[in-house]
Amino acid sequence: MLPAQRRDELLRVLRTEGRVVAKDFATRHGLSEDSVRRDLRELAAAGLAQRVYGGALPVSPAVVDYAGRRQVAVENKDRVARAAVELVRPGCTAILDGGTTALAVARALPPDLEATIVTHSPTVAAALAEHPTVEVLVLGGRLFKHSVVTSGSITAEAAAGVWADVFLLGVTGVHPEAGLTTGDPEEAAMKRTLAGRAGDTYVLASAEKIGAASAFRVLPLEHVTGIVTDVPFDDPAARALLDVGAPLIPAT
Amino acid sequence: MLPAQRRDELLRVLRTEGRVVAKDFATRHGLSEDSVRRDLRELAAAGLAQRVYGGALPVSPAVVDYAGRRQVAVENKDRVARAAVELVRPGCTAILDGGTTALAVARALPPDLEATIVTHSPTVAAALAEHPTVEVLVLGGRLFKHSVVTSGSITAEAAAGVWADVFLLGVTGVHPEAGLTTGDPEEAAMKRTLAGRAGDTYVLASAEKIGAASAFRVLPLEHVTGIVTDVPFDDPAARALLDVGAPLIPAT
DNA sequence: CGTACTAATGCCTAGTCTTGCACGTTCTTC
DNA sequence: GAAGAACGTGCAAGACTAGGCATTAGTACG
Repeated sequence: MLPAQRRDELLRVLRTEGRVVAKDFATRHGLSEDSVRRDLRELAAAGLAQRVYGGALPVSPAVVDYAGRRQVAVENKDRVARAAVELVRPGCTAILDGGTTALAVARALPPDLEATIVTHSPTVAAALAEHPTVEVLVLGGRLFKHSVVTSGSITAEAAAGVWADVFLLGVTGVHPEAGLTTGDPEEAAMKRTLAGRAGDTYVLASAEKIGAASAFRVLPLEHVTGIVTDVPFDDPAARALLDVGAPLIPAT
Repeated sequence: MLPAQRRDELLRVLRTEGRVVAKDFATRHGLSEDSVRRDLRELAAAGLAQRVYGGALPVSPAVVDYAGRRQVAVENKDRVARAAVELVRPGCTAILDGGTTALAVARALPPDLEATIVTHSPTVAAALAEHPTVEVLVLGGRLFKHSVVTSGSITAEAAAGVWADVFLLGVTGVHPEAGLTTGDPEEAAMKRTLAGRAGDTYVLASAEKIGAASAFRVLPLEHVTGIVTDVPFDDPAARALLDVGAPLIPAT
């Protein structure tokens, strides 16, 4: 078996079975354990696998599985998060919304990024405490239990003292007619306030949000600078959005 | 099953089921209880799980039901926390400091307690999101990475608008001469500010803090209403404190 | 066709990681 | 307060690993 072929096979097994046991793989394919281990080492060095004692695991297997959400959606959110990280330029000030996608963005920020992040989410703030070079400003106020963010007049007042370059906004629906929506009126108002405190507003919308709509409008599509999403552009819902001029940004 | 995979699986179960019972997990996956226990120990050491008698719980109590939490082994901080919970009367307003002991208090609050909790710790705020009947006010401001609390002028300003019945204060040292101390001057100032916003100030001090002193004074002992601690009263350090009139409160 | 070169491989060794077991201790329960 | 379950620790056996080294296979070039 060719070396390259062997590595492809390793990656395939890794994807389909979620793991590779060096010894078993060698036995099953009539290879020496040495070769398999060498391959695994190289795949790990290339960032394509995670080397562990006894074999290898996919790069980020269950680790991304946050709070027991559906794995699929989580992977989507991760993809969106990785793309959204690019929007936070070094030296800039960004407002980060609450929610799992925004949390994923916080975690995905480069460890050496020097920037100022403003957030009304205690969870996001706690996650950002891990980033030594990021300056974090927490917007205080009444804690809104459902989505674990502060909101209301105190928070709005605190936000009034802030001007940011970008706002990364999480919503529950992005719809061609309804625009950006979320499930709670107070939450919607808070997000609207934050959008007013930044130059550019980018929406974080994993595929399942595209074409969906909730009860309360946050903003019309025209007020948005970009919508970061991992939905394929030939998806009907995506097409409908593109038709009304929504600025979709693909998350590879 | 690979060791690394086993740990991932443990974390996954922890997140989805809210707990892991060592014996069951071992039986279900055909593993020795020893390995499972060892893994749990390591996960706990890494801060990814909370070790309890019989198994483990998630670090954040998000999915843990109250019944499951009763099994939690009573460690020092928990003992102090359980005693401190009594200080938060129904209907009152309490300021909760940052730190692990304060976090333990937040988690130990009765699920049906109706009270208002003010905090400058995002971590504590996130934990309190689980308490439907507790009104939570987050003090915003610059995030102080080391101890994961907000502090500084913005936070002080937000605190100025608050008046609470009690302040539960965490420190790193309670010393007969030095008084209450902590390792950072800004942190000390913040705690002092908060103490000025409440009628009574209670200190949360697990045994190892008693008799210890750090570089920066928060308050002299005279300004304190009570010091909740699990140290035995016949301990020399405790005696020294009692001798200077410190109001020690025993945590059973 | 032969030579020189590189890549790939298998084997060996020293060292690390994991595991199951034994033992004494701690915690829970009745 | 006694029995039993769960615990942590120490230890030795075995599995796994990285790196070195010699051999082989494959390739480029004269």
